[in-house]
Amino acid sequence: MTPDIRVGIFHLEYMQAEPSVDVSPLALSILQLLDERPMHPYELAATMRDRHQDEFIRLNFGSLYHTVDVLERNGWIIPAEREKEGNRPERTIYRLTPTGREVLVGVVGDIVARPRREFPHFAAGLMFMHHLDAAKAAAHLETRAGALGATVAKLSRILEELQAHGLKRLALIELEHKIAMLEAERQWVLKIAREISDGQLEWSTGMVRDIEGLRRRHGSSTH
Amino acid sequence: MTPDIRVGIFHLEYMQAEPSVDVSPLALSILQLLDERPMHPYELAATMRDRHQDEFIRLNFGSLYHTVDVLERNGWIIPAEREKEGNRPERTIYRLTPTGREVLVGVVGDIVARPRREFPHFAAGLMFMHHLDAAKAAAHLETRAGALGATVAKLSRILEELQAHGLKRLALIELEHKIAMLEAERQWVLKIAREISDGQLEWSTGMVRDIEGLRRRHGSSTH
DNA sequence: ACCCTGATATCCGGCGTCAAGTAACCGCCT
DNA sequence: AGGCGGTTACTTGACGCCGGATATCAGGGT
Repeated sequence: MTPDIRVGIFHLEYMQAEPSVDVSPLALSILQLLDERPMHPYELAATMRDRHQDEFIRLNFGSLYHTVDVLERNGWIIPAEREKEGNRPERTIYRLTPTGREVLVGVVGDIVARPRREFPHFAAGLMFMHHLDAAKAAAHLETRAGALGATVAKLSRILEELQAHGLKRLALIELEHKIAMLEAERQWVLKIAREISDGQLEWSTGMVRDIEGLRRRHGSSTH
Repeated sequence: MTPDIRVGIFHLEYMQAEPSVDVSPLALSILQLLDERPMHPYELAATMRDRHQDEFIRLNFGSLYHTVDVLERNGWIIPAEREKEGNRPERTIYRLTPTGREVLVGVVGDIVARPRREFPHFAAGLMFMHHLDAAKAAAHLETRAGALGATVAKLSRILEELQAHGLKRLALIELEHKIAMLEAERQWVLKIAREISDGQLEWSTGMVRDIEGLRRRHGSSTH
């Protein structure tokens, strides 16, 4: 639908009416860091860790180096320098290209603006919760609520600490978000646990599904 | 840490103090369906679609067949029958083994009880939001809130409809959950958008980060 | 002299995604 | 009745990404 041109390995987005982003968070982070200053991959990883970014972005060396490659192939970044220190492996320092910078901003906007379909494990778990008996289910939910609570507490502590260190709210917004979402889930879980315990949520192990009145595919891909 | 035994390709969990689940939602769903009755892979897929499970579980044929293979290798399921109809490809009907059933229940419990680390794209987006200017950011957030609202509306309609069809709450709990989470995010996004618009969330494009007072690795893997 | 940790990169196997490929079936048109 | 276009049944294969493990060297500590 969106017209785009392929020039060799380059894949230029042209007239991006639909940004059609398919840039992984990791890639985004790389772009972002290289926008600050040129670095070599290992340094990227180290920096991400220092800034706690790996709390929100899946990071490991395998995919890091791979992603860097891909970004280079796309022309978003280019090797600026290769240096060798002692007998260590030679390292390549990359820097952002102008195109890369555009992509960065575009992608950020897009990710923020449009929700994408995610598939959290918990949803799947819920879907099959009726395989447990009511008591167990309630207990498990309470366990979860506890874990959630612990994480919330911990992240809140970190948040305060960082604020005390002078970090601006804008720099910590993703932490705020995570805390809020975790807390929301916790509330919900707790509510359901209660409803199970006091019998308000009617339980029936086994086949609860199948009333064949569910037509399929009303067209649009939800969210 | 958890002692477990490997017998050939089998990997038995032994004294599962730490269930250490690594069963994908898709696998779970397969187990679940085969617990109802034996089926062949394509039928599994069809059933999942009929029940709207693919709204919560990533489903495509490639991984379906692969996952079935793996489950068979693990001994959770076994081929019960192979049949050929006309000139169609021969199909293999699988059924659940007793071990498989145990795994199913165990895994469900585990998934429900312990939160796992997820990496939603949006968090990453937020982390780099300062690359946008304030007005754009606010606008994008409002767009997102709109989309979220639409999805919530749509899912709510579906929920009511299914309830009207006589489905029990327990059978629809994952829908309830999704709606609640979406709504929570929507609220949060809206709040932040407002705070940006009225200047309450102080904006400063570019380097907001780096106060080198963030120590690394306090040990435990958060959530 | 030894060991542990950090720096730096690569490799390999598994899992997921996409899309192709073949057959049967259904309906309609003529 | 014949034929042909579309949808459904059913599986396989190629390929790319991801994550974990591993190799190598440097340097500091005991």
